Amino acid sequence: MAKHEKISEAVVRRLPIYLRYLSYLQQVNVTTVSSQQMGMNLDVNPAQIRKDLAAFGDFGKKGIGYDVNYLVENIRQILKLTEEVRVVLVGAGHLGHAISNYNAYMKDNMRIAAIFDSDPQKWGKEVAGLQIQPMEEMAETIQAKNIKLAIMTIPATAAQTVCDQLIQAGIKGILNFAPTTIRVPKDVRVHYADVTSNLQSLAYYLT
Amino acid sequence: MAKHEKISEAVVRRLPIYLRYLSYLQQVNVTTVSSQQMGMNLDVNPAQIRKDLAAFGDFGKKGIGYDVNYLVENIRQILKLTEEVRVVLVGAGHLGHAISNYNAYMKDNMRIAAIFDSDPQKWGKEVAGLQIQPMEEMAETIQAKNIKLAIMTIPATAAQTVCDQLIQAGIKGILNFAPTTIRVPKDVRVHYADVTSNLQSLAYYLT
DNA sequence: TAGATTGTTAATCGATTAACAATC
DNA sequence: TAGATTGTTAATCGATTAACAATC
Repeated sequence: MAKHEKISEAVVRRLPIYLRYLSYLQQVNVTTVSSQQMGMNLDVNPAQIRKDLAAFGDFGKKGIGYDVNYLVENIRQILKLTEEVRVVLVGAGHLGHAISNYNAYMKDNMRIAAIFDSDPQKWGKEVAGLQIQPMEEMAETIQAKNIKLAIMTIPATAAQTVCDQLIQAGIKGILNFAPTTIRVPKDVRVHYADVTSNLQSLAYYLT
Repeated sequence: MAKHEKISEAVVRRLPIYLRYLSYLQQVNVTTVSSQQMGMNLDVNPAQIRKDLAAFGDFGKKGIGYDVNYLVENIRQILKLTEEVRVVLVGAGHLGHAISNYNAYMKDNMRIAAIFDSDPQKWGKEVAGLQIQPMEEMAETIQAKNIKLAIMTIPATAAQTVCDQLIQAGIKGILNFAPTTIRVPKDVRVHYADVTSNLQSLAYYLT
């Protein structure tokens, strides 16, 4: 595969969407799909889909389309989901609980492998089969379990400090639900998932 | 204001980020800010910030910068947050609860004004001061309370049906947490907030 | 005045889409 | 073979950044 073009962030954001639809097709026993059919269902231009996929290899057959199983396998590989991806969650509040219990990740080879909170009252309590641990154990656990991804569901005031600790411990990607921008080194990626900002930009389009 | 250029989605996504930082500056009694200082703190190019803001009006003073209060007021207006924006939430599961209780919206003039769920067991139960209502009452409530925005925290299987009902009832913007693409008319906006897709695209960047 | 910073233009960069030869 | 659909090139479109005159 790998044609070593540079892959844009926009492409990487679409790959999971493709994967999701293709997994659905597997479930309903569809074995072949065209870029046109995918485009229709995902609201993406078919040429876009072909270009996105072609950047990683020649997965399709001219005149036929794409083999669903083969494509699923390849996108999984591209997204590094072929072996279990462990994720740490920081902040066992309402949102943290909700995300921990929503274990739809599992089927995609992602798993929350540790949960931390600063509140002593919560330590030892079980969430989704894991005991909430004190922040003090964070670095050690992350290194011991070789965790590279983190989800932060903590207040904005704590975000930068916690983020610094996570990076110190070896985290390379953060999904940040805290309503604040965080500064990170170039080799660490942050995706923002703040609900308020997301809603506010929706409000712009009203009337 | 309004120089009737077409405003890109990227700009609209940044406005809430600007607003958040400016609100923070208000809290710490900073009255003036430059595009450079904002850029440093938000990781956005200062020219970008100036261009974004200039699209809506001349908010700054050459040689001085931007008056924080004045800018907050104007961005609020641009984002239509000057009067209360009511939001409906569909799906009172873990995630729905978490989002309802996380009422940081309030200070930004947004408020969850009704909550619906299909499970009869949940009807009448209180969440964040609201009683969970049956889906059957959705259209009526949305129209009665003149609600234009919706948050969907429901399973993927129900997403398209619920989304159709919401649009039928007059909803114009949807924040969709369900892990599926939904089809909507051109005048309705959807923002996607699925945790799994977001995490999966992060995984791509590992090693 | 000198220094700072905006608003805006022009240059660059990147992403999307259309079109079509290649080929199953 | 005829029809369908890919992979890819070229054209278009849009977004970001640099640079600087205007001016506080």
